[in-house]
Amino acid sequence: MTNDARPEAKDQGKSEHHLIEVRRGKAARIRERGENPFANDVVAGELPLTDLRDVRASFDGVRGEDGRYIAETVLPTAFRVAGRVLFVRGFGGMTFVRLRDRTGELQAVCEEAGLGEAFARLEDLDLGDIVEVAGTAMATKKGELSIAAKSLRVLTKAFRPLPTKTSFKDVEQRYRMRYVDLVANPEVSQVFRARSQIVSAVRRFFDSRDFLEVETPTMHPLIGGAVAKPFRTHHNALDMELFMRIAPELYLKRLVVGGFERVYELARCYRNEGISTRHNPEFTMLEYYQAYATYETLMAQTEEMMRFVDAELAKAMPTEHAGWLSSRRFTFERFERLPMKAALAKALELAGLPLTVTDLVDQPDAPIKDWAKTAKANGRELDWANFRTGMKKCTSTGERTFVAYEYVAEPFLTRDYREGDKSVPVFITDYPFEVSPLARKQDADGTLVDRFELFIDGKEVCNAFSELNDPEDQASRFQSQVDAKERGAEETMDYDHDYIRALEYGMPPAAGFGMGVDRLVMMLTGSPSIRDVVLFPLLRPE
RNA sequence: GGGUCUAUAGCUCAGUCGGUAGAGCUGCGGGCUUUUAACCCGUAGGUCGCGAGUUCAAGUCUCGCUGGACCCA
Repeated sequence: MTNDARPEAKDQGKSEHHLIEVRRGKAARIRERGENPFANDVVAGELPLTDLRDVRASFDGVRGEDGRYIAETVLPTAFRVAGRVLFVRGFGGMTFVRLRDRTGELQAVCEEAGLGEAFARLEDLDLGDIVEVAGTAMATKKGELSIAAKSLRVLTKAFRPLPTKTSFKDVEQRYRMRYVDLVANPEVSQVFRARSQIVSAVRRFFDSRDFLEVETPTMHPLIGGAVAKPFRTHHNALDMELFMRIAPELYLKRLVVGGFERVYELARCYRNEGISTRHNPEFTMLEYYQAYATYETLMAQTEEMMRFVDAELAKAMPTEHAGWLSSRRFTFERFERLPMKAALAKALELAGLPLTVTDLVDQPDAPIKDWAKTAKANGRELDWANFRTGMKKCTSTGERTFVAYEYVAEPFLTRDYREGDKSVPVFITDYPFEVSPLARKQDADGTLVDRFELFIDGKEVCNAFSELNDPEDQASRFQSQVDAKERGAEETMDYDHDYIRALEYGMPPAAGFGMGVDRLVMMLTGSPSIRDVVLFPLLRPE
């Protein structure tokens, strides 16, 4: 081995390591001067620390039409600011240092005249360092508001270089190191600010309607509230198997029994299923329950909520919202409502297919090729193979209607229901009872339940129904879930005896609602993947 | 689980017909007293995801594996 002879050259061969070593060396030099490269004494200064946004705001009055500042009108007011260094641009005897804090950006102008000996120490400054600058306001010849630095020191030395100019694009790296993503890609931090605004607006909407926000268990002894595969865990002291919640539904309805007639929860849920652009193993669901309401009450309320949340987002982030709005392919101006059977019939008609498709598609002699040809001629390509497989698994007419709707109608909702060049959100109503084990049957037609799902831009965002509060009906629905499990069904709910007991005490007539918060954020911010709206999505270990 | 694409410097990317590795940014050294992706000169930085195969010769062609992205289930 010859590398022992030239250890330094070997070190330099590892480029990233080299970059880090250079920065560690600068930190050491800062220490040698008696300063701390990880200082935490900014609060001690005589001048208070000012947010960069507020420095700018102080000079709003003298800003020109073009956004520039005129040197003579910017009074040399003293400020102390802090932030991350976005660039250091040396220009002979002066150096420009651009800072960013959570409120905005501002540059410091450094000259030997202002900084004295400290000017030479700028060589220890790197992109990404957190610094404190004290000085006086000024405007450059190009009209940029700046701080003429009288002092500048490193508060936090960044050992690793941040990506610059060329952005940080590797998708996996961005999710893995979100802290870098948030600094390097400003539009990413805008989406997460929007998420916060959206959640806050949702809370205001329900708080103002006299709903009570609650927190219910995320570790459940039984699988319930939805049809999904759960994560399993174990409680040692009780030696008890537990499931991470797949939905908060059954606990929230227990609270309705207890007299909390209007409750909601922003509930983190966990489902042990695949990962895709629309699925993360943990996600946030809004569920709310309202006594003395029906699914029709909730449909109207959903329209109001969507418009309210979007308007609040526009108020909070007008610039960003305008951008998102302009590329939106859907509108909230009008919502369509239509029963599932009608949606299916219309979709069949538009595809030029007979109504009998629903009955015959999984028969051995079904003329699939002809149907496929006809549908394609009408501009509709159906996933016939999966349609047939799905149908074969069905054990009731209700399930068949649902599967047919899923393959024939749902993929085309954005195309079939439009207002100008935008798609219209569609409420699909009147679901078969077989696919809705917790919903109330319709008084007029017991094969259907009072339920809707809302599709925005073709994606399912909400699911709601008038709640089943008849304990005997509920018991038989639980029983059929248990029977299905015995027949080999993979995803079923457990029989929840305590929930039946709760219903036996009497739950007022009520309606309940669930919404994927992550999906709503995707809609409103035009984000194509759920991983763009979840700060730390689940990834394979490094 | 199926399909398509993809992996080259710390970052963003070139690399033609198979001929032995390139640019910009970052870093380092120097110049420049109002920059805005500053600019100019110099310099450093690579096991071309991993493993086989074909070939005189593979970043490039073939096969397998692994990771990732997107679409479908």
